[in-house]
Amino acid sequence: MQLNNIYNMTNTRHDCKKELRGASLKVTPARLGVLAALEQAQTPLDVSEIITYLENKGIKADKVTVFRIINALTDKGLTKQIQFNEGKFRYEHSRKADHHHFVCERCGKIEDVSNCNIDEVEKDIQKKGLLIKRHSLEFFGLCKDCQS
Amino acid sequence: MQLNNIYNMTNTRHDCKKELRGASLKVTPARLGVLAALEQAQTPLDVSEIITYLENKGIKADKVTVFRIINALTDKGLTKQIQFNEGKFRYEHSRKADHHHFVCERCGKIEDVSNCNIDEVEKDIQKKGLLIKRHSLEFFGLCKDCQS
DNA sequence: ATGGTTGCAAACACTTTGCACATGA
DNA sequence: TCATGTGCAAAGTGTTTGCAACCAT
Repeated sequence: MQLNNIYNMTNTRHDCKKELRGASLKVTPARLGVLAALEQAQTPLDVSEIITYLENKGIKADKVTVFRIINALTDKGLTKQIQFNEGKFRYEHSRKADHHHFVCERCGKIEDVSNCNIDEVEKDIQKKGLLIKRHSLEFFGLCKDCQS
Repeated sequence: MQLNNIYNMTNTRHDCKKELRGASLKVTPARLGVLAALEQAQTPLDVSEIITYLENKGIKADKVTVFRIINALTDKGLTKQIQFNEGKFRYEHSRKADHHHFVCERCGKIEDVSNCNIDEVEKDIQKKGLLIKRHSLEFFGLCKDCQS
């Protein structure tokens, strides 16, 4: 398992480098770290969470730098910016963005929700002449632990 | 038509008063104005837009006051707070909240989208033990005018 | 070598808080 | 009258910008 872990890490770092180069962004420790953070996260991260991740990995990066990095990544389409009515942005890797989220209104926990089928709805809307490029769908309520 | 308009306005003011009293909130010009703004708006409004509406109606209200008012209204369930990835909140009257929105990524125009059917999806999710109280669904893309 | 990247300070936008004064019931 | 609502100033978040120093290619 140890070996397996190391292998995965290496793989991830390699992929991240490829992703950055593909977007004509220079490869830097901070960028690799941000990309890895979003790659490994179970839920969308906000900037503070990304910075915490970087710190734990021994990567020092200013908050401003992280903002600039995620903006660049989002511009290039590598990551996606989303909001859960918290008054701040969260980010997730585009490769993970084909699902939706459930947000617990009490504890703030975020859970993934499997891909849903709103293609028909989209088709209906497109008839009005609107060109839909993406949608965001989030559910709010109480998670298992917070219902008691 | 003129008469009809006046009649509607009066009606609206009357309804707003009832709504406020029902929520045990005192009736004040600013509160009536905010409620009327959201009542008559075609799309969800942000705080600046609400203030502009109030100014046009001759109602003077500080930005802070408007924030406090919409927070009170939202706490009481009279209004709903939503976000379109703009980095700020928008608000709409709860009575109008049974639909979704299309946001043009180029000109920012917001259009209503008729009620969609995601009840099945919700049922599916509830099976996991999550209690869904509400959801938010927004579509992003290019409106008719911005596709050229 | 050099253009893209970063850190730091400062600015900005949106939202909240504290407190004295004003107002609705 | 008296709890509640409001205005103003100030502070709190989250995010962006300017500029000099730094570093990846």
